[in-house]
Amino acid sequence: MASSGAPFSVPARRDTRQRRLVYEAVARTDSHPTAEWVFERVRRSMPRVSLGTVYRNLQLLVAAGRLKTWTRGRTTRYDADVEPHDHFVCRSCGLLLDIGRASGTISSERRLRSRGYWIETRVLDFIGLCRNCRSRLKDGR
Amino acid sequence: MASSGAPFSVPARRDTRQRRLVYEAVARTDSHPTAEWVFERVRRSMPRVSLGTVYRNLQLLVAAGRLKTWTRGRTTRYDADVEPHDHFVCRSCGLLLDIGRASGTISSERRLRSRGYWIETRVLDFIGLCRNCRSRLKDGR
DNA sequence: CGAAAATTGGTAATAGGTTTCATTCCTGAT
DNA sequence: ATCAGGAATGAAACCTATTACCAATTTTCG
Repeated sequence: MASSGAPFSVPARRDTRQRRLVYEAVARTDSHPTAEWVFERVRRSMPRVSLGTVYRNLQLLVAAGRLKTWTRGRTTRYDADVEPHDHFVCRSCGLLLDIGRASGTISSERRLRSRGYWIETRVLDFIGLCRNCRSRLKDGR
Repeated sequence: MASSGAPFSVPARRDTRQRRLVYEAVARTDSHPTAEWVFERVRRSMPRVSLGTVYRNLQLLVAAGRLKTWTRGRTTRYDADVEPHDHFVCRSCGLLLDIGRASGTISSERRLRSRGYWIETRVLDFIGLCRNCRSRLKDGR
């Protein structure tokens, strides 16, 4: 699994305030924010920061193994928890909940491996309704 | 399971040549094509078709339950197999392989349910290298 | 057939993200 | 502490995938 040790090809990393703020914005929430959200958050302590800088740093932090992305449809969200884990997604409010990666191998994984496929990671998302949305939608909306 | 029977909110569907061609383009391949690919394909038998029409029809066919989308990063791909199934994705060549949905429940699913979450579907993708890319990359590229 | 409504092609507009470039900022060596 | 050189930044232009708009065509159905 890609660690944070910088490989050769990666350009030297400098320690800038905007980079630190971008990382912290993601790390200090469990909401798996979007780039836009991070931008607004960083702006609070650094009003002249540019959106491009936020995107560049998110990208760099992902390449450095300090952040992970999660993407569905047109939205990309960022996560400072880089350990492998699965998700529950509420299709109504967009809640993205981390769930531990419990059992080891899924049967189909074993089958793929035996057929010669090399598996590096998996993405497992459960999609449905969170408790709030479930009860909210049960009544008259 | 969402069938092709049109619900109330969906506007009446007419049977147009372009709609048929869009569906067939997706149904006659197992490559999970992109909208652009479908456009090029439909164009062969209908050179004046517009990209917008292709997008609209893909959207309509998805809403009607006749197609499914699969999305990762910035690419959306379409699939005429609407039964639930999982995928293997080659991170090198982009191969998207259908794999049957084998065993029933994954342990974390049971746990989520018991905590009050309502699960409607799941997305399970294994990501790695297909046989070709694996052996190709093993040598000197 | 003929009218009403869905659909289309062509094109403009968006959303989300990336690139460019002149300027500013870090860092490691002095 | 200073300084040179490469990174990183802000601002704005640019891209790509997708959607919206609208006048002109098709379908459908009585």
